[in-house]
Amino acid sequence: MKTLDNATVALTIIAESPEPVSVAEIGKRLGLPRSSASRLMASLRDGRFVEQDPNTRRYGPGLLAWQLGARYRPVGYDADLLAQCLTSLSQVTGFTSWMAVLDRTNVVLLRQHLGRTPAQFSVRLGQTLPSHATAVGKALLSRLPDNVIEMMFEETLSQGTPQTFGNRAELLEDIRTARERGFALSRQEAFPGVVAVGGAVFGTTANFPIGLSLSFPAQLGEIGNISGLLTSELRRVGCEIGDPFWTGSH
Amino acid sequence: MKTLDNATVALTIIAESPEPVSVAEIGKRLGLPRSSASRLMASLRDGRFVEQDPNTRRYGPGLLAWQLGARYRPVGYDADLLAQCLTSLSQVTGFTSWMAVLDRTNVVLLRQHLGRTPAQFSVRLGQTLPSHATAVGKALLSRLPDNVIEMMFEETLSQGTPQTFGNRAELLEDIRTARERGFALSRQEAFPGVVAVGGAVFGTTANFPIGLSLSFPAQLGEIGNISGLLTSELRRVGCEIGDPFWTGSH
DNA sequence: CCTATATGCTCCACATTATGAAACTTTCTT
DNA sequence: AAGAAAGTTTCATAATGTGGAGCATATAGG
Repeated sequence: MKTLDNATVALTIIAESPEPVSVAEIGKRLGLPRSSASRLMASLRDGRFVEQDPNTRRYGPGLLAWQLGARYRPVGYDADLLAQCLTSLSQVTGFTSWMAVLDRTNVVLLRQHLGRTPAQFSVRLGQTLPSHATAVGKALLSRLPDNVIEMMFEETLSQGTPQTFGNRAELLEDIRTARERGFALSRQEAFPGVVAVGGAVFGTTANFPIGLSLSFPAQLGEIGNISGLLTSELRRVGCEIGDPFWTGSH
Repeated sequence: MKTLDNATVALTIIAESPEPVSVAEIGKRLGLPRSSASRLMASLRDGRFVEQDPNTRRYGPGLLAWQLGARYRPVGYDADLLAQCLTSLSQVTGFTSWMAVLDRTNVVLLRQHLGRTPAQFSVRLGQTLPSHATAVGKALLSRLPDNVIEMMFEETLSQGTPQTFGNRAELLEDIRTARERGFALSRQEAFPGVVAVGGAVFGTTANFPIGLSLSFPAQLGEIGNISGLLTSELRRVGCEIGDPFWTGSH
C-alpha cells in the first residue's frame, strides 16, 4: 500500500515538526517529485489529516488527526489511575515526571508533569526518544523477553551523550539489572546533567506496558529515596491492574 | 487518491466510535470486500494510524494519530488565552462551556469545561454536531458571508429536536440576528431541555473563526446575564487578537 | 523595473499498484 | 464436533498513482 506508506512518512514529518511544512520539504524527505508530493498533501488535506495555511501554503496537523488522537487510549489501562500516579510523583518529589509507551525502539511521551525545581526540565509531548538511552525506555524494554529485545536492536546503538550505551550487550545487561531491581536508571544517557529513574506496569488486559519516570539534576544523590517512591507507586498501580510483576515477588 | 479516501472514511469511523471497530464493519461502511478492508486496515496499522487489539482483532486510534493530534492548533490562535476564557466562563456561571470549530456544516468540540450545576451536561470531546442546531455552530456561521452559508447547506436541514430549524431560510434569518447581537442562541435545538448561547472570535492571522458557548437548563431565564458575560469575554479576547468584529461596533 | 530562481499545482501517456473473487485459516456459535 | 462467521493471503486483472513537461505565482537580486 505505497500511497499509505508515503502518507505515513509525510504525516510523521509533520508530527515531528514544530512549524508547518512545505510541499518541497515533504518531497525531498520522501524522494518524490514535487508533483507527487503536492498531490499527496492535497489529498491528505481533503481528508483533513492536515491543514494548509492559505498564506504560506504549508501544512500542519488537521482536525481528523486531532479527533482520532483524542480517542487514543493505551488499550486496557485506566487513564485516571495513571494520571493520578503521575501527578502524585511530581508533587511529592518536585521533579518532572513522564508517562510513555514503546514505539519500536523508541519511547513516545504521552504525558508530562512539570516539577517545582528552579531548573525546569521538559520536552514536547509526543516527542520520540531512543528507548535505550532513557530510564522509561529501559524500564519498558525490561518487560519484554531478551530475545525480542535482541531482534529489535542492532549490535551498535546510536550515541546520544558520552554516557549512552554503545552496544546491545551492555544494554541487555542493564535491562537485566532493571528487571531485578524493579526500576531502570538513566545516568545522563539521554540529556547531559539529567538523571532519571523509570518503571513500568503491564496490565493483564493490556497488550503493551506503560512506563513512568522521574527526572532530576545529576548533582542530587537521592536516587535511593526517589526509586523507592517510584516502585511503591508502581506496585500500588500494578496490583490494581493485576500486573504479575508487581503482585509477585517485587 | 482512492486509497487515501478510503483511509479517511475508515479513520473517521474509528474516530467516531467509542469502541474498537472490526474489519467487517469497516468493509460494510466502505462498501469494500473483506479482503480489501483487511488490507487497508493492516496498512493503517503498520503506519500506526490505528492499533489492533491482538485479542479481538478490532481497531482503535494509534500512536501516530495521537502524536499528530497533540500538535493540532487552530492556526493563529493563542491556546492559553482561549483556554483561560473557557475556564472563566464556566467558573463564573457554573455552566458547561465549549470551545469548537467549524468542519464543513458541522462543529467539532475542541475543549469542554464542566459546570457545577447538579445536572451535568457533557458530550465527548472531538464529537461532531450539526452547526445549524447549536449555538456555537450558528455563531461560527455568522462569521461567514451569507452566500457561502447558502452554498454549504441544502434547502432543507436535518431535524434534531422539534425546535431545530427545518430549512435554510430560517437558519439564515437566525444567523443574521446573531450577527447583529454578537451572539447566537440555541433553544433546545440540539438537545431537549438545553439552551445555549454561543459566540465566536476570528483572529486577523487566523484562517477560520473559533467559537465558545455556554449551555444551561431551559428552565432558567438568565439568558440576558449569560449572553452579556459571554460577549464581554469575547470582546476582551477579540480585541487582544485584533478581531475587527469586536474591536469595531460590538 | 525586469530578470532569475524557487515553489506549488495541473495534465496526460504509461506502468506500477491496488483490487476482489476464491481459497485458506482462525475464531466463535450451536 | 460440526457449522458459521470473521480475518487474512493469493494472484490475474484493471484501475490508479506516477513523474516529466508546462504553467502560474512568489520571492530575490541587480
